Amino acid sequence: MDNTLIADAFEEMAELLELQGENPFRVRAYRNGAKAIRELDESIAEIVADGLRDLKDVPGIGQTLADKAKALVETGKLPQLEKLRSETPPILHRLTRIPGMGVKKALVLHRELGINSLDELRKACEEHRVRDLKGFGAKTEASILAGLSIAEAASQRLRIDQVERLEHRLREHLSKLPAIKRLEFAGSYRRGKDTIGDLDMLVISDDPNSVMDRLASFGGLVSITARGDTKMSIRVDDQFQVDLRVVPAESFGAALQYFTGSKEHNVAVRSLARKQGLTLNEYGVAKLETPDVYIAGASEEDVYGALGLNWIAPELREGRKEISWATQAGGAFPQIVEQSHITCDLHMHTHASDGLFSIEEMAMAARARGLKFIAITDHSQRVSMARGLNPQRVLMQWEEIDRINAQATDGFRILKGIECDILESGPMDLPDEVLAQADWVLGSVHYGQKQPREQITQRVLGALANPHVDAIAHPTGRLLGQRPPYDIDLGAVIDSAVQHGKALELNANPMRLDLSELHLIAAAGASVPITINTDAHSIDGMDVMRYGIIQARRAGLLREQVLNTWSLERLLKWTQRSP
DNA sequence: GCCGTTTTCGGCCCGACTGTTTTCAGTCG
Repeated sequence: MDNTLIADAFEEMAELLELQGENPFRVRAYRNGAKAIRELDESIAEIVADGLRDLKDVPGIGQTLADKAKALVETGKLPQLEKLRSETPPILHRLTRIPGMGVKKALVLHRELGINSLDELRKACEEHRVRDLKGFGAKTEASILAGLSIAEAASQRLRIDQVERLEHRLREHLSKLPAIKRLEFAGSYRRGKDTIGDLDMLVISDDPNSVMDRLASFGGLVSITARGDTKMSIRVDDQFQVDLRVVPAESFGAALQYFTGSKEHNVAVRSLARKQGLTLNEYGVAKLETPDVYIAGASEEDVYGALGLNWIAPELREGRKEISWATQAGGAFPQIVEQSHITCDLHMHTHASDGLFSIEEMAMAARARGLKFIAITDHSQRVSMARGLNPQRVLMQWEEIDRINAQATDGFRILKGIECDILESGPMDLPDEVLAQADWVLGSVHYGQKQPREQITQRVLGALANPHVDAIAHPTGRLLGQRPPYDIDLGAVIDSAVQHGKALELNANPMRLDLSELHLIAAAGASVPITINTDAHSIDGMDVMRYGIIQARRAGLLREQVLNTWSLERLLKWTQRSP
């Protein structure tokens, strides 16, 4: 039983308890426990098996959760969870997904009107049976009807690159209003999540009304769902929600901190404030005895500083280890990887396979982006649709690379690479004697993605055991919003990468961003080097590196752990794998 | 349900907005 399964069970307990209207703090305890276990870098099963260790030593796990985790490890079952499942009508969860509908209202609808499906709810609204319930009214009834349509039309979360385009449109529209002194985007978008549920905007202005009027005239606006003195919510194309908050300059840092989140980070920061006799809200930091007198708030640095913390990069604000990192005396914050550390891009295609440009054109583009070296990694022959290279063509390409390198006068180096398929039956798509001549070999699964877990895992383990393979590209194959990851045992892949001294890729393409953040945490915890690559098929394709960096930062990857920050000499030495 | 450099009991982050209410509950972030 791995940690994920235990965490999932606790998460579901939290969800079901919440739907039963349980004490919110009890719900949160299960949620915190789930998060603690999901992000723990050692195995719960091993701690249970070790007679000298105690699960209660894991922060967030007390006696009850320790017992339940132990039961899960030893029996694979959690009777309380099964009981809760049987007691909780599935409709409650669906009802709470309607905007404006929480657990309390959902429970009333189910208990008083016997609502068991969204169709029944629509009918009840249309027959005006909802407005007579206590706490409901005609407006609530109408907003539920509207919410039902939104829930049906709402697209799922947007990818970070899609939200980036929306940001640019909003910026363009709002920047024309002089009353706006400053505009920042916050929320999970600023934290750099791979997908985003809604977009938060923060504005400094003395004239909130004119800002809201301006937003109301945004071309992509579909509806205004709320508008108060300082806050406004709209929906844009595909019912995606955008929230606006207008604040005075002296509160901007506190508001930005608050609206950047995450919720877990904010809870942790505010708890810390309480322990120091302080209180923090979106207007600033104040002493508990004089809550109206703010001692910090204009900048995020001031806010964190008032609590004795270093400023924390938004990508790290997930309620993991960032608070303890920021508490370290003397500013000993670990050096998280950043774009300026990147020396190379080790996954890209040319027009020899399915890319659009030549080797030289890709190399020039990489130079222009400040890189010191790249690897050309076209597809191997199995990927016939992309005109994958057979042994003869790949050897010719490598001769060409040798010629280009020989002519280079600026020290820029092109590595002879290949994105070699791991065939459905297991072996690599090119013979060992060919792979042996490469500087850099990526192993990739493109076919047989629906194979059972055991089979697909064994294919990748086989590739990692091949002495010529250096890294596994996009190790789970997911395409965000389009294709789920293959069913692969990433834990086994990570163990094998450790055993054979191999790397795993974080593919920077915003469609992929694979490894996921939690997989990255697990891999880095096991000391597997991560290689962040663009998988560029064109010159513009190289610009996606930043998404990969953001995701790596979210996982707290240090400069050292990212192979693309290394020098050419160090990388080549590493690929030799000599002791 | 968790947790303790005030506490082993009684807290647990905090505020805006809406709608249904005449002072507040529910929802959201």
